[in-house]
Amino acid sequence: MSSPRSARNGGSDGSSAKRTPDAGAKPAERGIPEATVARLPVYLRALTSLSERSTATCSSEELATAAGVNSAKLRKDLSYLGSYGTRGVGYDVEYLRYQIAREIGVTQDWPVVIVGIGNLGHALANYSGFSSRGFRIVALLDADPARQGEDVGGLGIRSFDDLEQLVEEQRVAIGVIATPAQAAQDVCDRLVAAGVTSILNFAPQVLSVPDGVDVRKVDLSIELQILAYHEQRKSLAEAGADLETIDAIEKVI
Amino acid sequence: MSSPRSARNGGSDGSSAKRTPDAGAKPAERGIPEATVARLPVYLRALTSLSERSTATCSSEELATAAGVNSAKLRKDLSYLGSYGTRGVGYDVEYLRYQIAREIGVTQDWPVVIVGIGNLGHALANYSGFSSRGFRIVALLDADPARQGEDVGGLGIRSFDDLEQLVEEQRVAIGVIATPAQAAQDVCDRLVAAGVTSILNFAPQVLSVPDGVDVRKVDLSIELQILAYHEQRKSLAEAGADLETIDAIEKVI
DNA sequence: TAGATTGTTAATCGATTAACAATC
DNA sequence: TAGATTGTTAATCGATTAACAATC
Repeated sequence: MSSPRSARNGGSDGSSAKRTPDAGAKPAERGIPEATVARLPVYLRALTSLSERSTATCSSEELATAAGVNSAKLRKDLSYLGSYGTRGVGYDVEYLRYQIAREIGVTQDWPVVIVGIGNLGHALANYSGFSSRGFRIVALLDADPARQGEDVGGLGIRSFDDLEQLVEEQRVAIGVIATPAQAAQDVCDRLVAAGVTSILNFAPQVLSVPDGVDVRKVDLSIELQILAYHEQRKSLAEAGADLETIDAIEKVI
Repeated sequence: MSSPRSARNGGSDGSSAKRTPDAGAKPAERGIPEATVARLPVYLRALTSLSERSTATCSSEELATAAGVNSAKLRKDLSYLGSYGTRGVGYDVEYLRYQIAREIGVTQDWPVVIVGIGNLGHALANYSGFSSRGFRIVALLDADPARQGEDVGGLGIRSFDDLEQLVEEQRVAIGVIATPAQAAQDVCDRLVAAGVTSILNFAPQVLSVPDGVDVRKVDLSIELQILAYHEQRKSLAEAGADLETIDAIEKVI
């Protein structure tokens, strides 16, 4: 019973990257920790930003600050990739940027389909950050015939029935679901059947997928609820109240 | 130097909820683990869904399946809130739903402002999931005068300069940033200065905030890059290749 | 009572962090 | 060489999980 949230996240590989003791500069490694994988794109963005400001070199401290983490964590993370820095000097921005991009897999271009072109789908289709970061939207699909044909960000909305052909012809591996919750599992099943093996899900719906398919979810109202939890704590604390007492009282009401 | 990603996430409270041994039914506790807090909204949604299907009672196994986690984790998570189940029977759906909603803080209504009404801001403003889950959008703000006055989902877009007055009058604690990256830190600073203490950031920009302010970020291209990393692994594995060899070769190129 | 299911324990696993030896 | 900074170690902390005693 693999967690539908992410088959691959759930069944983490383990094996904390034992480095071969001989390889002087670039030891091969397997299984970068999930927490590290999730931060690599943040480092990549920080390096791109440094690069745009024509910074040739940076220390782990500088890069860590730009990425919003502490430097120990940054160095530990980078150590899973190899030894790309120079002691006493720091990191070459361009070189490290390329190495991280290669490790993530965004030196190549990933074709992506977006399913469900409502308000959110429109926003996603118009998002410029895709193309600059290794992704290319190859199609916008919607089940509603009334929407089909409409042009969004230079692409025409097509029928969801074009999915299978598209996935095969364009070798699409990544699908984005921006449909209403009720439609999400069906769409997901079709995507998986067509050969898509990575799904980014914006629908407020738990998806179940077979092993080997990765799902990540982005859920607006969950994020807000997490903030609300902490916010509630803050208000209570600010009121100078004994949290445990208030909580105990509320529970009885 | 607190992590800008989330002051409160970063400096986790610790103290793993020691329960008072006497309290028979509803022991007070402090410091629900962050990982648990992040799952409570998922359980809440699953319970709402069960409730809508008129299910009166459910076991931890059923609820766990609906939420996409395993039942051991679910029971452990719920144990931080109290003892709301009945051994041999399961959980009362309505009762548990209320308890979780109360714990998260969404039995009250949280006023929210959205700043930056571009494509994404439009989508957020039209998102119906807010109101049904304890949040109420009280204002849409944009710095561009050309956008001001436009009606989006029943609310007029107002000037960003209205922020301070709004926050005070409506007691806004939560702000959503949907501006371009370059504007995000300035907007964030204004929000914080105005009194907002929780921020949901959609801009691809690391925000720095003072202690006591929570930031959560939603980053589309980061999510896609995480999927790409795993996808790359899958393609290589499918090719039947020795991953370590390929990686070693690529690194030399 | 017998069967079912919770709440809790304890073992394990993964992530974070500070400190520092290695080395430029 | 002296100063700076990386890459790694080891300790600590937090999260997950299976198993089972408690108890309905």
